[in-house]
Parts: sequence; structure tokens; C-alpha cells
Amino acid sequence: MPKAKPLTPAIIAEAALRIGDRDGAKAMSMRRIAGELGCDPMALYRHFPDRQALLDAVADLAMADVRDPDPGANWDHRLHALVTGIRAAALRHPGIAPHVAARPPLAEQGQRLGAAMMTALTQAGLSPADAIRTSQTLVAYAASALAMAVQGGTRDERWHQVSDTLSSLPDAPPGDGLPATGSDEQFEFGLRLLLLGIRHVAAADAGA
Amino acid sequence: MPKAKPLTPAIIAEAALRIGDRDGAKAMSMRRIAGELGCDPMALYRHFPDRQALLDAVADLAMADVRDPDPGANWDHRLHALVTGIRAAALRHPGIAPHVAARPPLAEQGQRLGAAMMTALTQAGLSPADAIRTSQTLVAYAASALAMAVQGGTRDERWHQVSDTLSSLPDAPPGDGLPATGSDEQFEFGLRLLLLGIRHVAAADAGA
DNA sequence: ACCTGAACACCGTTCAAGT
DNA sequence: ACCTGAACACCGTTCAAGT
Repeated sequence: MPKAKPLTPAIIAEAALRIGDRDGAKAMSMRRIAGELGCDPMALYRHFPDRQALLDAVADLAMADVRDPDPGANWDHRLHALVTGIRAAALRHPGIAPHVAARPPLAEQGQRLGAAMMTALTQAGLSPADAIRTSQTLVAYAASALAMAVQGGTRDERWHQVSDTLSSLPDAPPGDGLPATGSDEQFEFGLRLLLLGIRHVAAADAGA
Repeated sequence: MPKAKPLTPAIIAEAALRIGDRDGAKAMSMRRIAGELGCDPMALYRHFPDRQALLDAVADLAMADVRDPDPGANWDHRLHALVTGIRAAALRHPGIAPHVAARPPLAEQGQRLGAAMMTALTQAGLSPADAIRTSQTLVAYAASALAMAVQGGTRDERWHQVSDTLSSLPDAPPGDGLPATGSDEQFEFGLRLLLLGIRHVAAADAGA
């Protein structure tokens, strides 16, 4: 179903996100996106140098509805809300989530979220240099949590095997009732681990 | 250059790894692998259900030369060596590294490394349940560090922009001399953050 | 019954030909 | 000068035809 004419990068990215939400990651091909917009596939190349650049724009767009929660809250609440929000936003768009995990959004939304994390970490008492290093670590963890929850545009059952595999080792842990690898609970555990480490570094930075 | 006849999953995985090392991730196609082995592309399907399963085997193979360092060492030294070793092994095979990052190796090597991490964490004093949760977090972090260092089978320059982007924010940190996102130094920082958190949890588990 | 390779239904991107 | 779409060089996988 062809549409009107005026193409912009934003319109293209929105169409691609729609297709990804509907039909998965592999459906976001140049041909399918052009079909959705009713234009020639080659027309997309006048707005993006290649498919990778187009998907970068889609990934950034998917981060648009992550809110930086009330700036008056504690730094750890803010950080927790931000990182959780990034993961949740990506999971709301499973088609583009693998791309978010593989390549950090660096456009408008990526910069906004990066800035929010930096202020929360500075608020925590980290030195500017450590705040940057920590931001990168949190981005890495959020990305990985995404890759684990999503595979090829659908929530990935296979990761559950990691938990099963680890549970079946000699040291014999309980096994049942443990969070699966890509689950919300497992994500929360790792994030708490990182926040504990951050608190420690913050104390050291403040003491220095 | 066709070779001899007998195909096994191991021989196929070795050929694919060789191609990936030489020509990158996209070169590991069913057709190219078959060409390397001098067989029909369809012959591969008698040993693997699909391409994804074949790449899973290649990813596991790439972990084969990670050593569990001297078991007498401190738990944090062992963990550090294991996680660093996983990342280094994957970076030695950049063609398969993105796949290692996206899907954890669960075959022979994956189970061996999982078991090694579990014993180190138990040694640290963690409860079995927390040891599993922490293993998963460490796997997640290692995977992410890989995704950041490698893109499409080559070390990714684009991630350096994350560091640049964060450095250019209002709060104005020094900017120069900071580790780039996919770098060894940045990886070490995040790993130390996690080890600090683990030490904290270990103390709590021991006290309970 | 097993194996092969032609064929199907796609890709991203180049580039020559049209306007 | 700009835009188009045919064509190139690939994919993973199915399946009918051969042995």
C-alpha cells in the first residue's frame, strides 16, 4: 500500500520500526521498508549511506520513550530507573533490540540518556573520569541483558539453558526457582551487583 | 581446493572457524564452508539442522584454548583470569566473536568454563544460588565487552564515539586519556566494578 | 534409503540507462 | 543533475529428481 511522497530520515526510521515490531528483525530489509513507504528501494540510499546507518537511526528512535525519572530522587534510584527503562524500551521493540545490543544508539536519544546517566553518577560523588567509565560499563551491561533476552527479534528461550546448564554442575545448587538468564529477575541481580560496586568507587572518589 | 571425504561436526566447525578468521563473519556462509571442504553445501545439513547450530559449534570451539588458571589462586584472581581469557579468546577469532556475544557457547567448552566460574564463586563464599546468578552476570558482561570490541568480525572503531560523546557533555570531564569503550582498559574497569559487588555479596552470604 | 544439485525466494548494493 | 529499476553477486533452505 503506497503512501505519499515526501521522504525524511525520521519517516523512514518510523516505517522500519513499525515493520520490525510487526514482523521481526529480518523483515527490516531495504526492499520491505521501501515497500511499506511505496517508494523505490534505492530512494532510501539518498537518506542513509547503507542499511547499517538506517538501523542505527531506528535503534535511536526506539529509545525515545525512556524517561529520566524525577531528578530529585537518589542517584541509585535514578540509575536503576534509567538502565531498567532502556532495557524495557528495547524489549518493547524486539525487532530492533538485537541492533541496540550490538551498537549503542549515539544519536539524539543516545546522547540524552548518556547525559542523564552522567549527571546521576556525578551526583553519586564519582569523579568525572570514573563517571564516564561507569556509564560505559552500565551501557555494556544493559546491552548484554538485551542480547540475552532477545534473539533475532523474539524473546529467546535458548538462554534459559544457561541457567539449566549452570544448575547441573557438580557443586549442586538447588536449581529450581532460579531466575532464567534473560529474565527480569536475573537482570535486576546483575544491576544490583554493579550498583554495589559503584557505591564503593564513589566512597573512594569522595575520600580522595 | 576440495579435500578428502569424511565429514564430522568437528571438521566442519574447524573449517568454518578458519574461514571466519581469514575473511570475517559474513564469509562463514554455508556455501563458502562447503567450498572450503570440497563438498556440496547440502552435506552440512546432515550434521547441523541449520546455520545457527553450526555457528554455535564454531563459537564453542573458539573457547577451547581458555585455561582455568592455577586452582590454588585467590577466587578473584581466578575469576579475573577466566573472564579476561574468554574475552581474549573470542578476540583472537573476530569472525565468530559477534556470535559468541549474541549466543553463549553451551557445548563442551561453555560447560567447562561455566563450571570453573561456579567453583571460583563458591570458593568466594557465595551461596549456590547467588553463584549461579553471578555467573550469569559475568557471562553477560563478557559478552557485552565482546560486542563492543568487535563489529561484524573486525574491531569496531565506532564504539570509540561513545567515549567521545560522553566526554562532550555539560559536566565537562577531562576527556583526554580516557579508555575507549571497547578497549582493554575499559573492560578492566567494569570487571573490577563487578568484583567489588561480588565481594560485598559474598560477605553478606557468609554472614547469613 | 540416501544423497545431490537445481530451484525458490529472498538479500544489499552497483551502475547504466533514462528523464 | 537527478532519479530509477534492472542487474550483479550473493544468501539459507526446500525439494524433486536421481542413484
